[in-house]
Amino acid sequence: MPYSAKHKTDVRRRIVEQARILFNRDGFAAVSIDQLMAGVGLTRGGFYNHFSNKEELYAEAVASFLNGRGKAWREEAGVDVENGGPETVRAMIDSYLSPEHLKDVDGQCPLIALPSDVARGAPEVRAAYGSLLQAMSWLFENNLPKNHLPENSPEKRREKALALSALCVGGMVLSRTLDDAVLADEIREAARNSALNLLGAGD
Amino acid sequence: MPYSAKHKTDVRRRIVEQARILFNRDGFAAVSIDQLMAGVGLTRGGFYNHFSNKEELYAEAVASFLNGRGKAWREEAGVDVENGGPETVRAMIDSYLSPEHLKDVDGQCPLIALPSDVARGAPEVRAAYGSLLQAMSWLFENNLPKNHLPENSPEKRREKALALSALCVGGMVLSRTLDDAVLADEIREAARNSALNLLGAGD
DNA sequence: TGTACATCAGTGAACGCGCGTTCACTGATGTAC
DNA sequence: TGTACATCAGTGAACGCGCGTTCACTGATGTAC
Repeated sequence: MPYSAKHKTDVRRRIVEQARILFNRDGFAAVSIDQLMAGVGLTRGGFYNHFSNKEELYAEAVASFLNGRGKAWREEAGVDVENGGPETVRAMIDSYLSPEHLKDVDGQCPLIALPSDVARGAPEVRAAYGSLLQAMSWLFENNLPKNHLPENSPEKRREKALALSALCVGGMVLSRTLDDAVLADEIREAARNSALNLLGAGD
Repeated sequence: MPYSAKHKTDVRRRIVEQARILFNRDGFAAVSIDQLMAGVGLTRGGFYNHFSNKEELYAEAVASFLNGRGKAWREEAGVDVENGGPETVRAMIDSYLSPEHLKDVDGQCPLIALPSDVARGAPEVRAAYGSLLQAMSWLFENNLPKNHLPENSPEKRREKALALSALCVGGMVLSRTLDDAVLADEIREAARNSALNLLGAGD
């Protein structure tokens, strides 16, 4: 068998990685197969040895964030996914709504870069986007303070987790879209402070 | 002078109106000049009697929301823009994060429908998007409770106004992108409750 | 009131372009002997 | 160890398509007389 199985897997992974970066930067439609494959050091025709069409890659690129770039990013930020408690949530918010994340266009969370793109995409991409959001929300929900105060009931924790997700993504989406860098940073910071306050409210 | 000045103004307005609807529905790139002009009852070539290119229309369509569809919508919702006080903010949040707004794809606020589209658009569109956001945030800021409690200082009011904007837009953006209608509605409702709580916190 | 005219909004064929995808071909690689 | 071979990842020209934009033309309309 020519070319090891590993070779094919590796190339496929590099295509997905490059796609995640380019889609984050320019959106799905604006990235051409030519440009994508050139970024991997290959030519256009080879793409179809790995994917049956561009939409299939889109779903995979979005899904790849959680255990790829996103994982590395959580580790840097000291976000302990399992059983971390409120400090984990705090670290997550702090780092998601950080100036560094705002600057990192290529490496950012796809929830921020692609919502309107995805909303009009194929069901597969939408499913991938949904899974990413659920993972984020689950991380919040599972690590919020658990005690017998009424504001920490399971229902309230879930509501808080979803609101925190909306605040994290919404703050970054608006911040990214604005031309005015000062206002952009003000929004990011306001969202961060409010999210941290909301988190602290149930201690 | 053939055709009254009013005729031209009217046609232009109809194009902008149709564009706002179609961009909300399908995004900027996916709407063709053909489709747009057909929606107004005209043919493609005529477009360039009114606009010099498609990007110019984009900026105008986004900007048109504030005093067009958005104004009608604020009036229905009982949002008094000037000097309304906290009740105005409450009405705004309640209506922005309502199931009706979520269902109204065509008439929705462009801040929700187009963030990733706009972020990669021409400076003119980005400026229009920024103005819309500033108008929203200003409405919040100007009508939040004013008293001498430290949590109602001008700085805190501004921060709260920006966070409320992020929560409103973020909640709707995520809700719109999700396939799972139950989860979508849960997020919308969580964002609404949290925004209303945040508003009430300084009474 | 009626008519000739000038204007310019609207028409639709045509152009150029870039894209996603296909396909016949090439050549690098692992295997069999 | 060396060599012939089979496989299939990679190549790049070509295709078909839809788009934004242009442009020579048409015809509806307000005005001048």
